[in-house]
Amino acid sequence: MSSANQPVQGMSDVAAPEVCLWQRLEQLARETMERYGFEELRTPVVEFESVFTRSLGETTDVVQKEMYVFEKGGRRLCLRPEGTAGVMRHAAGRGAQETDGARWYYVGPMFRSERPQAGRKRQFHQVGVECLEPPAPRVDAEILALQVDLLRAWGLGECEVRLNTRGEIAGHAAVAAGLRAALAAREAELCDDCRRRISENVLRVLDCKNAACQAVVATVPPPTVFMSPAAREYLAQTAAHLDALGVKYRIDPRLVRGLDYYEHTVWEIASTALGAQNAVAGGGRYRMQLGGRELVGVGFAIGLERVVGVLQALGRDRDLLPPPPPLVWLVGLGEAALDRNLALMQQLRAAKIACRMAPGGSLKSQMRAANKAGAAWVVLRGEDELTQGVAALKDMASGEQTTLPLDRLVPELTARIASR
RNA sequence: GUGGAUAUAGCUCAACUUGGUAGAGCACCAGAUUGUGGUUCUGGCUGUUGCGGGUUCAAAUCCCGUUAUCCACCCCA
Repeated sequence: MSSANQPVQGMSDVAAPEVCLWQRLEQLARETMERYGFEELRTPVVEFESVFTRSLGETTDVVQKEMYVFEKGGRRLCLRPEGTAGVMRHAAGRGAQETDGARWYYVGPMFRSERPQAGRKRQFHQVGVECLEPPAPRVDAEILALQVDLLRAWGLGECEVRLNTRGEIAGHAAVAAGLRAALAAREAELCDDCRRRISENVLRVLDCKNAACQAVVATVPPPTVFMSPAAREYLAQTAAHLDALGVKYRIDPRLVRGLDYYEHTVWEIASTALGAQNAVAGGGRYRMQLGGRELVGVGFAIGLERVVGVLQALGRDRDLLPPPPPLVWLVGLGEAALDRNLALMQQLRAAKIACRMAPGGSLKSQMRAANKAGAAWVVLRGEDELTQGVAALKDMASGEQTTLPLDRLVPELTARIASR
């Protein structure tokens, strides 16, 4: 357990059997998102720092203190802290006619240099989508419906969807000013953090966990009051579409999404099965300037570590694990048999049969290895079998053993695998 | 970035308070009459006590530093 053998802080290896769960989650996600007309887009993990500073906002925590930034060849580069900006950078580079109406999804690692904690890693993994269709409540509702659909496909159980609007980006300053004015008179009642937030990030006062702050917030007008009628109407229409689709949600005027590029519809999905970091997924509509283009879209991201955490907390992770493919174990007695088994394995594999063997050892130890690996059948050959051109085939579950000619082995195993 | 807790065999943990040869269960390995796994029985292996320093005749144990993990804050998926 020396530190040289450990991964970097906040980053971890994923080994079997948990990695099988990850594969299954990704497979279900791809199937679901492709059913909604999304195509995969793979963007680099490394981007120019400016891709994020200009879209997420210079003052956001993610940009200010959580990015892995480094310099290479005089360029300021970074590991991507989220998925949307890189996808938009791709879109900006391809021109409007080609990317308008695009539906992309991504799966991959993101990096934020935060203090690790339950449900939070420095390298974490997200699946997300971005939809560049013209803005409409119908689109936002469809995207949120997809996200809920996906969480259901994973068997996540009850999750709470909180929905809100941030209004148009052009109106953000007016909302902030309105809230500041409303909170100024009550500043003395707020916690230290919130007094700081009033000037730095007013919206964050709304979702402070401090009870005293919540008491103040309850008496302050909700942010929607300071938005345009059109913004309120957009939210109402989106909600109506969600009702029609049977998607359950709760409008929460205090819901805040931190990144600057959000406008109009925003939402967050939480599970009660988790600890403090209970947000499993989030999403929203956004607008950003990149590469001389203005990009408008709607998307979501889901934290895979947290999905795994919920499934484990609910004891549902095993339900998603596919049964392992049946394995054949070859046992050989003596050097000659072991050599011949090495060649036989390649014949089995050519017939799409999964197989392994031990490099040597006693019959007992080879059988033990077969059992430990969970082999369904053992193919055993010693000197007798080699001279007679046969092999012993043992069913590990029942213990039954038969001897058959070598050329019958592949058909017999194929038939047994098919009938499992 | 801030605060609290923790670090002992491959795994889960004991021994620490009150310094005196580091232990259990599981796992692993080998046997139980000739070439057969799982259950059982018998035997065996396993550690620079995270790392570095200090105090002491003597440190897993007390002190300092460091690294990592866990939990929470901040923030976010």
